[in-house]
Amino acid sequence: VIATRRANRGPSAAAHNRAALIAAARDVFASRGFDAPLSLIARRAGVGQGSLYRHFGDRASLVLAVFEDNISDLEARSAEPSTTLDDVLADVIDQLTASVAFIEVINPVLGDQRLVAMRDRVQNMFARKLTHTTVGANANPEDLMLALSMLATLLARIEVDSRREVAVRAWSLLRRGLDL
Amino acid sequence: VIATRRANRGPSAAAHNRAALIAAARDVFASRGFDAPLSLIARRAGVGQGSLYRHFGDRASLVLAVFEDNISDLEARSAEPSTTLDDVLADVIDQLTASVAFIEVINPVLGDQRLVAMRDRVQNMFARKLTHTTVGANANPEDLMLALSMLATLLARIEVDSRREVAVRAWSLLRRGLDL
Amino acid sequence: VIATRRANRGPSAAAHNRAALIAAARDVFASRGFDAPLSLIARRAGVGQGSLYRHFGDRASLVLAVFEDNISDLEARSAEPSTTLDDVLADVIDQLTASVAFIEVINPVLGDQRLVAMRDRVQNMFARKLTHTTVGANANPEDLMLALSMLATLLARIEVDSRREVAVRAWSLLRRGLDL
Amino acid sequence: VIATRRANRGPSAAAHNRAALIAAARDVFASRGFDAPLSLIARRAGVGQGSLYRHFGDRASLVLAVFEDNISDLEARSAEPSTTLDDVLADVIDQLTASVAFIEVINPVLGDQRLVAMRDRVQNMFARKLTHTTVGANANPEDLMLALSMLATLLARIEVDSRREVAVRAWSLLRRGLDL
DNA sequence: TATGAATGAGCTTTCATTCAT
DNA sequence: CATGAATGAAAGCTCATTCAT
Repeated sequence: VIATRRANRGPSAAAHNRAALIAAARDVFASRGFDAPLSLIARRAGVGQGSLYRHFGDRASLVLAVFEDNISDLEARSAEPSTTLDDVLADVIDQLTASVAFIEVINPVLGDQRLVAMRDRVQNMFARKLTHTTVGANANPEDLMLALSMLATLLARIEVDSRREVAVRAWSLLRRGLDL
Repeated sequence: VIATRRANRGPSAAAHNRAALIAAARDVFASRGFDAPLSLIARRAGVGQGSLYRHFGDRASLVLAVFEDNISDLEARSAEPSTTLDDVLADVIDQLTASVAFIEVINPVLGDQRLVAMRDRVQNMFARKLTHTTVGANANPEDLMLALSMLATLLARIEVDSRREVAVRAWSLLRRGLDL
Repeated sequence: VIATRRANRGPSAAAHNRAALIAAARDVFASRGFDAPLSLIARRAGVGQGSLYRHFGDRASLVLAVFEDNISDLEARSAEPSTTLDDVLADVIDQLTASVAFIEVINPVLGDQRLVAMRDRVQNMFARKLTHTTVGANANPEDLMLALSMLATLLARIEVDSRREVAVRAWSLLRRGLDL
Repeated sequence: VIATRRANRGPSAAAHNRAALIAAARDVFASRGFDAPLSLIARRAGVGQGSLYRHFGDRASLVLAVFEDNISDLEARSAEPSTTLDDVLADVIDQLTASVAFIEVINPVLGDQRLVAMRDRVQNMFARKLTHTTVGANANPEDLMLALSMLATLLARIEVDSRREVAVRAWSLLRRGLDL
């Protein structure tokens, strides 16, 4: 059995590899969830196992890299006065629907501090928006995150194809409960 | 040195083994979740791995057997006129809190038809109860199951110790959303 | 690539496998030392990786199994009145020369309590023998074990072929130092 | 986002890099032992892996470079008439205690000829000193090296914290055996 | 029919060594 | 010449599933 060894494309491949890893991770996390095998991600990215570990020392680093941009975009959009709370929620729910691993950002289960920090960014974003919005007396950012956690864990359980539809139905229920 | 092998107690042991497996599975699913190793269940039951497979060809059959009794009890209690919808819900939520594997009954993800049928029994139970209860206009059994699914998936994600507390908080939110 | 899967020889192979694993471990530990890859031992024994782990849950269990008989023999022989301290020492040095992993028994570095207990058996064996032997004032079991540790670690470092010769030379030096 | 790559400082950096590698190797060998990852040494030195390989084609070359200075110092001090054999021994034992990798000099196990040559320098140093010292009839440089080898291998096996203490105890035993 | 051992695939992680730039 | 990323071969460990007895 002669397996042709992949050519060492040299350091210039670094940026490309990193991007490929993030792209692959995005796909794999989206479809298979946060616990997907890292080896699959490396394989999909067409990159050696070792390179994955070089770029991302652990699973959390990879999730972080995958979602960092999304979170920043979210914050930027949320900061604009014309953006309503509902707009922001819609964005977050889009994320949840697109990638079930996003749950790890909403409700981190690993102890990782960076993920917790990211979660806090999201919660704070909601907190700020809530102060500028007329909502029911019960509305608060903690319950909002709780509701999103439930939505996320549910979506993670079901087929990709039905996620959007279920998300709409579930969110309308949660929305009512949140007193928004 | 050869460890003495447990005696083959023959066919007469079948019923006993089956019961032991169910009991063990109940424990193991409760503590280690639905994905617990089957080998652990067999070991806990004091039964060979092969016997587990003979009695329960797959994981779903085991879940089914584990919860069959619980569902029957639930139905019986729900059928009594003195039992309110809230009583039934409290029972179900207790199940969810006690064993996160119960999610497979509320929201089956394995393709297994028997689990789907069981899910339908639960939903029908709620449907019957709802017709005899004064609730908001939006209340319906489908959303009720959806809400319980979300609660269940959330509970499955968190530490055992905090489940009860989170269940209370989350259910109060969901309840409001359900228009009960 | 079609790798013929090894036939499942069934439970009757258990005793044989266990013996094969111990034999393989004895060889591999002897030549490559205590840190030898367990996968190599499984391969040499012609046994699946999982079987190795079933029989011996960790490295220490394997070492223990490998040396248990040797230690018992040692003790038995030492208990006979006609056996001199020098006889016992010669036996132990033979072990050290034959298998460099024996160091883990003389001077356990893993925390494993069973190995520590085995070490104690050896030391006690020497302690008993020393009380019945006329030796110099400085002779004591602790230093004896220390000396054997040094001998063992040295032997572990050198080629198999020269072990016997070096053992003789080193022991004569240590012997003088021990005041025997 | 591309991490800025350290500038290639060109050939003029060669000497500096070499020195940094030796210093790093000294530290790393001392703390993590002779088998420490080379990548760690390069990182500590702030130097590329490739440069490490350019300067030191293999592990032996690195050990050689690390201890070259120490050996020279040792020889110089030993050559002074006022230095006793015990002084030299104390120096060597200090080395062994400080860096367990020094064993590769006392008792080279890699085939490397340069290490063997270095070993011979140490042995010759002792030989010369022995001729000017009044010692027991059995004292000879070969056994001296053997004793030091044993001490070194033992120290390499134990916790850093207990090395000094064990070294004292073991050396007193060996010293007696050496007839010094 | 029960038993429990056997099997190996699959995942994680670490490092020595190579090589494009 | 330096750089540091790329590569994949180990090695450890776990479990679902099969199968001889």
